[in-house]
Amino acid sequence: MTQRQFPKPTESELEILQVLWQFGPSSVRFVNDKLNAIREVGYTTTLKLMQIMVDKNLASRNTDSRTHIYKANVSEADTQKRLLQKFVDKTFRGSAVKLVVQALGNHSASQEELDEIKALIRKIEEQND
Amino acid sequence: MTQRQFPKPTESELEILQVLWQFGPSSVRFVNDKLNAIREVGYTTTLKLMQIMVDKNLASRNTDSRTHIYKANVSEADTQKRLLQKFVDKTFRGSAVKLVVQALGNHSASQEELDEIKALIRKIEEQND
DNA sequence: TTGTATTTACGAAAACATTCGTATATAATT
DNA sequence: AATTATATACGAATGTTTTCGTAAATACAA
Repeated sequence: MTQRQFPKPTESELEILQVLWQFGPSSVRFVNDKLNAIREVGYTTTLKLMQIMVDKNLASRNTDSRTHIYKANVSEADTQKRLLQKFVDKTFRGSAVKLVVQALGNHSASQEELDEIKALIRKIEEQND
Repeated sequence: MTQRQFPKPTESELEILQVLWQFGPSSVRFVNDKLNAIREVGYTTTLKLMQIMVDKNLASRNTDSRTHIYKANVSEADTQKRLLQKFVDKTFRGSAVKLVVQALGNHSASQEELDEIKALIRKIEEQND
């Protein structure tokens, strides 16, 4: 059930999706404030981007009150999956394992996280039998 | 020793870097042929991009002979590391483990690859002690 | 009511990335 | 030497993404 009806979000659109995923349906003001906690963005810039996202069907909005409330139309997991696929292809020539090795090597993982990965590997190995 | 003097390559530039990494210093003709094995690109388009890459210091070239030979100025591993860092931040809100889980879940890994990852995890666990 | 603040709508500029046509130079072929 | 093939240089067109100014509408406050 891959979502091919949704285009790939641009970088800025992804930033906005992160806010919508993390905090749920939000106003432009709220999203813009969150973005500005990280980097400076003008209010109308954020507004415009969110309107474009509605055009593209990446988001939808409730216009009942004057302050429109936007929500993501794409799920975080599905989007991550799609972007990851492309990223692996472009950057690691399709080798997901090379990416995993890089990721584990660079970032310090806690024991709990390592355990999580080990459990996942066991599960995959069972399936392979 | 992170390479901050090099800008982030664009998608097209990354495609070219892949060729230079995989086959070593190459002519525009060679790179263009490799790209065309995947998708149609005009010769002068590739030429222009490679000239831009020299401008940006992503590559350099030997102009001794008429056919210039280009080589990457950035290493594959360093570039992958930098792009991965950014990708994890933008797409997985910094959680490398979430990315690893997604990557292992989506792509089928062979037993050898799983063993490689397990070995890496053991190494990390040793360091953690 | 009158002014002030906040919001959306819209278009266009600015910034960035990609593509390619054309001119010119150099090498190879006949 | 003349023709053909191949290379670089360069600018400009095209496409995409991001940014923002301005106007109009709506709510709020004095």
